Amino acid sequence: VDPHLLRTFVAVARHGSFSAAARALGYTQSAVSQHIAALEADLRAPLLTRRPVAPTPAGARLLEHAGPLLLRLEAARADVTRLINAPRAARLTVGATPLAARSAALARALAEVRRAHPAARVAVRMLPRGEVPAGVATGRLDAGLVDGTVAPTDPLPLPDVGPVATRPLGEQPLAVVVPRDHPLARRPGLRLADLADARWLDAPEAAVPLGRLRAAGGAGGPDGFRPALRYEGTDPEVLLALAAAGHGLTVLPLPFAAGVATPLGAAVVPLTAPQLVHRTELLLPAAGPGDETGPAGALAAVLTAA
Amino acid sequence: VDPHLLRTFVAVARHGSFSAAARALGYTQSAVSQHIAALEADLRAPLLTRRPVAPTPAGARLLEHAGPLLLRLEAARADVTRLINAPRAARLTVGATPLAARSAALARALAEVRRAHPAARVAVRMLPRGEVPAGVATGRLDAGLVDGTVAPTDPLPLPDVGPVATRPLGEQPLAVVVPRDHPLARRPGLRLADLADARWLDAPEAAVPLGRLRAAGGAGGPDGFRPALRYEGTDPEVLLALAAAGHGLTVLPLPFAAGVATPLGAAVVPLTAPQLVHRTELLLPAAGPGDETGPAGALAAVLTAA
DNA sequence: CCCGGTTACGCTTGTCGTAAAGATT
DNA sequence: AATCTTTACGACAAGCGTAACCGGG
Repeated sequence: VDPHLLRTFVAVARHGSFSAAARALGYTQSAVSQHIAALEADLRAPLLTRRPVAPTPAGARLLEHAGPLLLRLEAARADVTRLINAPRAARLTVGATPLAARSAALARALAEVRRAHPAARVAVRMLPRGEVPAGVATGRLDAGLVDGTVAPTDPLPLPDVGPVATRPLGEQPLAVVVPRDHPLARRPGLRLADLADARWLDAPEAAVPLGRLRAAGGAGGPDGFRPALRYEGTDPEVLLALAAAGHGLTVLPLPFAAGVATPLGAAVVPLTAPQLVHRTELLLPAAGPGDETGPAGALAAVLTAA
Repeated sequence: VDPHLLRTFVAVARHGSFSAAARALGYTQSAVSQHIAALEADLRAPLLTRRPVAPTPAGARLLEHAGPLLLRLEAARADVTRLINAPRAARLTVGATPLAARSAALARALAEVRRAHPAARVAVRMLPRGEVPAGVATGRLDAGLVDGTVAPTDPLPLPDVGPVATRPLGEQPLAVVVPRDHPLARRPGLRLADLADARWLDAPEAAVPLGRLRAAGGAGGPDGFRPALRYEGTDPEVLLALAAAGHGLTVLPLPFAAGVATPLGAAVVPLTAPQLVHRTELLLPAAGPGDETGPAGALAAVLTAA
């Protein structure tokens, strides 16, 4: 399982074609063909069907491994390189998940950084949850903000792409968003277990994923929290509008939901049990001790102080 | 960052010698030297000091990446191979952490498996927590039992070494173990926040790690839950004896602690807040759907039914 | 017959082992 | 001086590209 072969394998699978992958990688079709043949010989199994080019079951399984594997490889390389050329250019790129990017702390911290480092090129990049840790580990981001729903005592479950430092930035209570005229809208609070039979908005990128609710909801078993409509976007306001229109329930951080719910015709009911919080965490490349210099260090210092 | 080079790099770092690593890997010293030189040229940084042979800071950082990286590689290989040669030999090797191995469910399930598959070689291997997921992913284990302390709603945080399936097996309340004559021994229950200033047993392999308590304890900040004595073993009974002798407090699953505390002179006080549970989970290689055949499938079926 | 993947073959490059040289205690 | 790492060099294999060869629409 030579990483080079793996790289061309994923390229072929992505492009659905040997020749396209070859172009993308700067190889000849022949080389790509040889790579795939070598992989298949190594694992003693066909990984792709030709004509049309598509992964076999074994190939699909290998693909699941390939992504994280290549990511970790890149992260290792980037991490050591970063340790060597310690003082980097005066630029700061921060990645953030949609909800985390709305954090007031981030805006304040960025202002502080720009004041302290006027020459620094500061950029904020909005990314899906999975890509923020990857970006920080591979050095494409200097820092990341991720949010997630967990019990108050537990750390955010992040895909481990290598040694990264995390610092909690803040926790917010959660709320269920329902249409204004919904029978539950007037309740003072709701328990997740009572909502297992409702129809939900499935929005893994914009809100708390249904699987998470199912795991936390207790009652309802594996059949609870059925999705009614799937929203694949990342904008929580769109999601809230969908909830207001009656397409299903959703769970969002209470302060955010309360801020925009009323004009959209939605009601916001605090989630009282089980006790879950929406936490935002700062992700930094795990640097040596005392590496609090430059824009990234300043950002960390400001955010942590808040 | 060729995995082969990485492999010899970790071997050299482990053995503290080029020649010893060469012997262990079946290479000549010369080849090992060339490997290290190639790695250092690739990353443009010295990774090892020679004479004595020890990792430089950059090398140490690379070592942190190397282990998980090589593990994932092996896991990918093993996982695809397992998918190819689906029906494996009639043997079942189960790995378990010390506390999980004591689970009555495991003993019962093993009895069931041995009845249903009398010819199968069944083995149980006690392993430190970190090695069970690795063993399952790399195919050295057919199944694993891990335990950990989390909030009731959250999954166990496991190092992700690839796609593995987890199933919760059972949850137990936690208890603080104190000497019988300790002032807290007569309390009906204890809150973690009240215990931040006490002295604790630091036993990451045998009990709930102190870092976990610190994160969950809220009060006390980063200075709470100071370790008084470190126990690096894995036997929870030894730990309980240490707690009884007044070397420090510790947190263990209540049913286990209650079972052995009294004869050892310890008192067991339920932990009432924050709400944490000790959960045991079954780990299985993420197989295709309907792969419930053979001893491993039987074990999973029995354990899950319980 | 055309498009796309495979196979054959030669060349370059990389990798390992042997052996001599260099460095450090 | 002894031990351990590095360097030099030759043999061999691996990897890529060119080009010829299939196999399906």
